[in-house]
Amino acid sequence: MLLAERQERIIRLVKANGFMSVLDLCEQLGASSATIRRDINMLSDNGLLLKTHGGAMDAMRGALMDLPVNLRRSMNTEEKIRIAAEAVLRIKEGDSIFLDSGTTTFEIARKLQTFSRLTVLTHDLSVALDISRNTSNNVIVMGGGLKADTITCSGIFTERMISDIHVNKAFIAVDAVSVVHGCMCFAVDEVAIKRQMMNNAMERILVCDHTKFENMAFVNICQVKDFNQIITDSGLDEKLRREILEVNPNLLCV
Amino acid sequence: MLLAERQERIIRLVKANGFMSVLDLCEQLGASSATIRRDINMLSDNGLLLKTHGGAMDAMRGALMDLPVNLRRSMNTEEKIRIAAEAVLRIKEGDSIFLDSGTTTFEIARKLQTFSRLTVLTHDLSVALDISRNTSNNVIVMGGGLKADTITCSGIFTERMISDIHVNKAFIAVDAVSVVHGCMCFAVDEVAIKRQMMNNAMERILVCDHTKFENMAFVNICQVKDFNQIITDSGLDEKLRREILEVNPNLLCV
DNA sequence: TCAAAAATAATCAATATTGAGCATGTATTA
DNA sequence: TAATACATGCTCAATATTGATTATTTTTGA
Repeated sequence: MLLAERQERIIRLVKANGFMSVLDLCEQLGASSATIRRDINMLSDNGLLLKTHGGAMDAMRGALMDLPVNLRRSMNTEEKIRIAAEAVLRIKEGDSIFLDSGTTTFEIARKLQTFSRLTVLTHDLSVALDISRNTSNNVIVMGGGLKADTITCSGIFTERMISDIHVNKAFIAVDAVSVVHGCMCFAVDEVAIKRQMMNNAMERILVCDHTKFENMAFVNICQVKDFNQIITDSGLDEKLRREILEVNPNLLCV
Repeated sequence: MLLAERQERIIRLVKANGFMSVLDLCEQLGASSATIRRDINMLSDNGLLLKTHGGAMDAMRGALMDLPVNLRRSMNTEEKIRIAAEAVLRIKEGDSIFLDSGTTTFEIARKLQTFSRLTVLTHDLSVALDISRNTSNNVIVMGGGLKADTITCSGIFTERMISDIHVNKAFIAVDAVSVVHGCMCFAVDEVAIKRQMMNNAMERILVCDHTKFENMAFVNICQVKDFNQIITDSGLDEKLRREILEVNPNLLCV
C-alpha cells in the first residue's frame, strides 16, 4: 500500500470513529506501529488530525466540543472573566439587556451583583438562575424547547418571544469569528436566536476569547462589522488584530 | 480506550446528566476508579467540569445544584409521592402535558423517567431541569419573568405563551381548596397561569395533599367541579371527603 | 458529638506507548 | 549497473498510563 493511500485511510477512519488507536490502525491497514506512528505524526503536523497518547483523534471533534486536556489549551476562564469585566462596564443601572448563552456570557452574569435595577433577558437557564439567585435584578427567561446538554431554550417559541422584546444592549457570544466569513456558530437553532437578539437591540456587543478567531463553524450568523463593539482578550495575534480592525474599528483586547 | 477518548466521553456524560459519580463512570467506561479520578482532576483543573465529592458535575450547572434539595425539604413528601404516582398513571406515551409549579408536581416530574416521548410544558424551572436532566422527554419552558424564591416564570410573557399551546392533560396544583369557595392560591400572578393552563387542556387533573382542603388563600382560581379528576392523599377527613364528592365525584384518595 | 463508612490522595509496581537509531527492501535516477 | 533516496520494520531505552494498595480525609448516621 502506498503512503498516500494509507494516510488517507487513516484520516477517514479517524474521522469516522472520532478516535483510533495505533494498534487498531495497524490491524486495519496492515502496517507496523512504527509506520502508523510516523503517519500520525505527519498528519498531525499538517493539522489533519490530533495526535493523542495511544492513537489519534479527529481534529474537527477538537474544534466542535470541549475536549481532552492534553491537546486543548485550557478553557481560558481567566480571559473570559477579564472580557466579562470589560463588558460589564458598558452596562448602566436601569438597562435592559439580552444575555446570550455561553461561558463568557455566564461570567458576565456573575458580575451583575453590583447592579439591582437591570432587566436581563436570556434563553440560558444557567445564566437566568445565577442572576436570579445572586442579584435583585429583574430576570426574564425566554422560554422554548429546552436542550439538555446546554440548558438553553431554543426553537420557535424562543424566537417569537425575542421578537417581541426590544432592549438597549445585546451581549452576543459566537463559536467562531473569521474576517472573511464573519461570525459563525455550531448549533443551527442558535443562529436565529442570536440574529433576533441583535436585531432587537440598540447596541450589539460581541464577547469572545481569542481562540474563536480564525476558527470555522457550521452556520453563519452575521458579519464582523455588524457589532458596535467587540471585546476579546489580549491573546489575539497582532496580524489578525489589524485585519479585524479594518472591518470593525471597535475592537477591544483586554 | 484512549485517554483522550475517555476524557471526552466523561465530559459528555457529565454534561448530559448534570452529574456523574465516579463509580458510574467506572462502569460506563470500563476503567478503574483511580483512572477516573485522575481524569476528573485533569478536566477539573482546566475548568471543563466541576469536581465534587463522589463524582463530577457540569461546571455551568454548579449554580443549580441545590435546587432540588430546597424543594425536597418541604412537608408531606410521602403523601406527595403517592399522589404523584397515581397522577402518572393517567399519562401515556406521546402525551403533551402542562405541569404546574409546586412540590407535588415536582414529584410527578421525577416519575417521568419511565416515559421517553412526552412533551412536558412547564413554567417551573426546577421541574423543567429535573425532567430534562433525567429523562429524554421533550421539555418546553414557558418563559417569562423569573421569580427568585420559587424559580418559576410568570407574567404576560408566560401567559401569552401558554395561550398559544394546547395539550392533552394539565396537572394543576393549588394552595387551598374549599367546597364553597373553590380553588385558591396565594400568588396573584399564578392565577392567570393556572386558569390558562386549564383552559387549554383537554383533561384537568388537580393534585394536592389533604392539608390544602378547607384552607383559604388570597385569590380564587376556579371551582372544584372544573377538574376532571382530583387526586389527594388518604389523610382527608371523612366528612370533608363526602362534601367534596358531592361537588366533584372524581375524587381519588391514595 | 463521635464512630463507622465512603471517598480521596499518594505511592508503587506492572503494563503500554513512544521516539530514535539502525537494518532491510524497493523504486528512481545517473 | 551502481548510487541514491525513501519507506518500512525492528529493537530498545525513556516515558506515560494504569490499577492495586495504603493512608488520609470527608461524609454519614446514630
